[in-house]
Amino acid sequence: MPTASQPASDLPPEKKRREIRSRSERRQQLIDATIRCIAQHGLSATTMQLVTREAGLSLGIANLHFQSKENLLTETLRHVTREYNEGLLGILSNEGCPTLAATLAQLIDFQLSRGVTQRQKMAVWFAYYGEAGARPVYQRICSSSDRLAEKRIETLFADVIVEGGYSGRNARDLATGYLALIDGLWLGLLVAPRDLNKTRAKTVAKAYLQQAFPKHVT
Amino acid sequence: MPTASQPASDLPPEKKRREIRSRSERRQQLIDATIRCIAQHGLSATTMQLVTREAGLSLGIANLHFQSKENLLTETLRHVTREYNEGLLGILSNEGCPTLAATLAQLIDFQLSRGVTQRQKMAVWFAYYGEAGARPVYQRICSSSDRLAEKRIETLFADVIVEGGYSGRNARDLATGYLALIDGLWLGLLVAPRDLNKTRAKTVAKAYLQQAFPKHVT
DNA sequence: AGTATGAATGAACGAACATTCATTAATGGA
DNA sequence: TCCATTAATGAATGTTCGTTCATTCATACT
Repeated sequence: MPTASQPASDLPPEKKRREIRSRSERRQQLIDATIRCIAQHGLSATTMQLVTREAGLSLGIANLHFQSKENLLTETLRHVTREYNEGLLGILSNEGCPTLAATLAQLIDFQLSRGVTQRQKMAVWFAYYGEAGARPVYQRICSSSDRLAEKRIETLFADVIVEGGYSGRNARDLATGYLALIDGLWLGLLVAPRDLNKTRAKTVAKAYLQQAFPKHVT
Repeated sequence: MPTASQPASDLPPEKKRREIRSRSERRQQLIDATIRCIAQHGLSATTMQLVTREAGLSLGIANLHFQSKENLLTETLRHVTREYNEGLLGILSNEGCPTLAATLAQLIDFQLSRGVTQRQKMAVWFAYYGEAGARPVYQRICSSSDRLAEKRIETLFADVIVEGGYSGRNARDLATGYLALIDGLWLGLLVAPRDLNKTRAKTVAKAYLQQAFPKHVT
């Protein structure tokens, strides 16, 4: 399949038609292209040339809307992080979820189901995590919203513990463990897709919650 | 502590004394420097200049011993991977471990205890994981030894299940979950060291094993 | 229709990069 | 002691990158 930007014919330079769009539209377009580039080529091979070509735009446009590459990268991470966390918090605010058990099921489903899109997002996450040790900016973007999600899940687990009358369980440790487990499973899906697929990852995650809350997970 | 390569005084060019070492010695020296650079500056900011300066050597030496930067990077990943897996397999071969319970305890200790050194290694792991989606070479280096370790842990868990007479447990899923949990905890230690320290990580990991094998973990 | 506005373009630029290789000097054998 | 060998050096090279900005042109307003 040829790349969209490559003209099928060869010789004619074929002047590109210039299209004018709003600022927010272009920003989104560039962020989406950045995500695809990082997923496909890795963070270190993601150049402005590659991103703008992927977006079907010219080289200068990224600096017009994002000032610098650094800024485009942080905004991309911010976007992916926000999108994920909004989805997560949507579930954890348990509207439309009659029971705690249903919320738990939805949680796993959300974190381990979505299709190809989510795989691209995973690649982005870990690309930035890899640099996070050296770049405090990336740490801050991730950890601020992560902390909120962890608190919410801790609250959910605490509710489940009360409802189920489970003893000897620590909601905070279980929440930390659950989120670490999900991160680890994502990593497995990304690095060793041959050994771990989404179905099995879901089974493993379910087993964790079932050990912790046997009455709430089937 | 000043870097070895930085002369304390300023003006005199101070010709560097040339020291000749064996090939393996130089290779190790360069790999160690690469690890420190990746941990401190990230993979994308790790240049040959930086690595060779960190090693206290000249610019050309890396290409003499590793042919290319690419090769130095893969050899570095291979080294870290091998070192970790040898330590892990040493424990899993359960020599000097009288009981299965003791082996489990040693396992957690090994994976979550070591000091600063291990933190540098963690940074290296995740730096490469971040690029693994785009670089099959990295995937292969990691996953081949990972698979072996997972098999061994599965066997250990199976033994524990038999010994404890635990029912309704799947050794394979528990092994996958345990390793994912450890990966996730490492990620947490790296990205959010404020929220997660080694002591708590160990508590969380222990809680996982305790849920699974209550008689074997205290 | 004519004009003003600023979004979009891409050639050009300098900085930074990996890699090369002529040169230097340490080592071990004659 | 002298020489052959080869590890080590670092200035030089060619390439690639992010960024700039003069120019072009789609759009909205008069």
